[in-house]
Amino acid sequence: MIEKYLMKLRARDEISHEEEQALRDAVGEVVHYPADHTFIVPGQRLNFSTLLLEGIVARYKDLSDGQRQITELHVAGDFADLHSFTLKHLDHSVMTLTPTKIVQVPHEKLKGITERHPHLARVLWFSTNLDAAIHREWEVSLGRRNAIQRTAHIFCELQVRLGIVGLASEQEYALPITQVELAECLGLTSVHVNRVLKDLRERGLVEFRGGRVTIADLAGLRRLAEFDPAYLYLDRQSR
Amino acid sequence: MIEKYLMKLRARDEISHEEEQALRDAVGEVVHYPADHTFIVPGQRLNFSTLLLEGIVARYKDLSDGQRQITELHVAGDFADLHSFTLKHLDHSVMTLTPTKIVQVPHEKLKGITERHPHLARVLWFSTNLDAAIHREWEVSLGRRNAIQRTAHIFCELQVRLGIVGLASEQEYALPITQVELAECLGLTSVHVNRVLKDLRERGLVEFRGGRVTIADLAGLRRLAEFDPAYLYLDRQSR
DNA sequence: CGCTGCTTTGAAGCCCTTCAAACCAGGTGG
DNA sequence: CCACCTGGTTTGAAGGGCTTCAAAGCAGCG
Repeated sequence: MIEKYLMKLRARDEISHEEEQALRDAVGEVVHYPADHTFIVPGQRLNFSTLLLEGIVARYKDLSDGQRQITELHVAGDFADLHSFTLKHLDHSVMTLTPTKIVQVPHEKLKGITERHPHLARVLWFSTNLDAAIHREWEVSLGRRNAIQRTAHIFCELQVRLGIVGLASEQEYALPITQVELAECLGLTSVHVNRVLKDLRERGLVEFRGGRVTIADLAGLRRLAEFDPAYLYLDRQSR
Repeated sequence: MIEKYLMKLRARDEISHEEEQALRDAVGEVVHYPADHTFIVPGQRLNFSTLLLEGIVARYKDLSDGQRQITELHVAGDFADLHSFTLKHLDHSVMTLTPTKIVQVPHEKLKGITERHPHLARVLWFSTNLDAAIHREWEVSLGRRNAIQRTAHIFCELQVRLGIVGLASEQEYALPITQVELAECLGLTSVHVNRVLKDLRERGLVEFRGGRVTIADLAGLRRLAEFDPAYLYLDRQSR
């Protein structure tokens, strides 16, 4: 059930059988959410965190004029809101972009892990710091990269992140979100994203169509985006 | 010595005397850095974290064409790189913007805290999650706010953050950084930042001059920026 | 007193937005 | 079975916010 999460952790550190068992003991039962379902709103008191088994989830913030910024995308094997364990309530919303399968992990259980499994606690801490690293890279994209680089960059990031959990090859992966949602990640209008996608397609780099990303030239795409996966911390370390 | 850090923590949770002592035991001796000094570069193996006692520090990423994006500013009482404890090396650089006084906290000591002081460990974990919340708010600024709102927003944020450690009033605070550095935070050119600052001054909201921020109309500034300090998690909670 | 780093201002141009409308595929109901 | 609706995609035209390029102004300092 939490296999993908373990894949993700084990790409970065060694997880003992005892720790694995502690994690398995921590998860509740499987819950299904439909697409376009906001399941966490800002300020809501939270006493569990949400581990994604299947589907795509977005963290986002709304502005008063109806604009929206997605601050991170989550895929299978990610905690969508592990940070709520220490924050207690969130400063942003969390919604599904596709039909989604999750398990809830009570904060009581996480607290127990911090008391009895300090190494595992550090690994969980690490995974929230990894989210922050992704935030930083998105800040760079939003602040300094132009539209086409920004778009290329997110396709590169998701190729790696989905690859870790076996959901992407070097040629393609499923990304069943709309151009509007992509625009909300990229700080662009959906109109412009549409034009950029056309450009990327005509350059023979990548195609985004029918909820799939088809990569014609991964090296070229990475070169255009100046993509360096270092911020995803794929090196195995003892945390 | 670590008074400002304790102020910051105690604005968010209760810290026992024993925990305070554990923190005091963890810090090394005081080190002084000059301004414009990069003291952490990406990939560098780190075995201590840096707690800021005085000065302004920036986390930033460089792009190949010489552009730079600052992803977060740090002030007295902040850890500039507590996340390096679990990450082991960083995906970004860290530099001083002003002359700076710091103490180093060995990761060995932090590890001991995770083993012997689980609550304090959760508080430290919280403070890295707070950094991530700041990253998210900057993503919103960079992605969706226009130049004047973005600029107003950062002035509001720093007023609150410096206020927590007693370094800002509602009317003013020291911010001895250049317009170029401000532009690197805001994802703008320094030329445009200069024009925006003029606009803010002429609107009677805020003045940035000689390394000081003078706030003429805090309410108006916050209204313009649509500033909501919820993302700074100033509510006291048991973590 | 001239250098240096930073700020300020002007003019021109471009990247992306805004506004508007057409297109297209899939699902529903008459 | 087709007409209709709906959500999403695509394209065009015009405009604006910010950048780029260039140069002058200004304060602090050796």
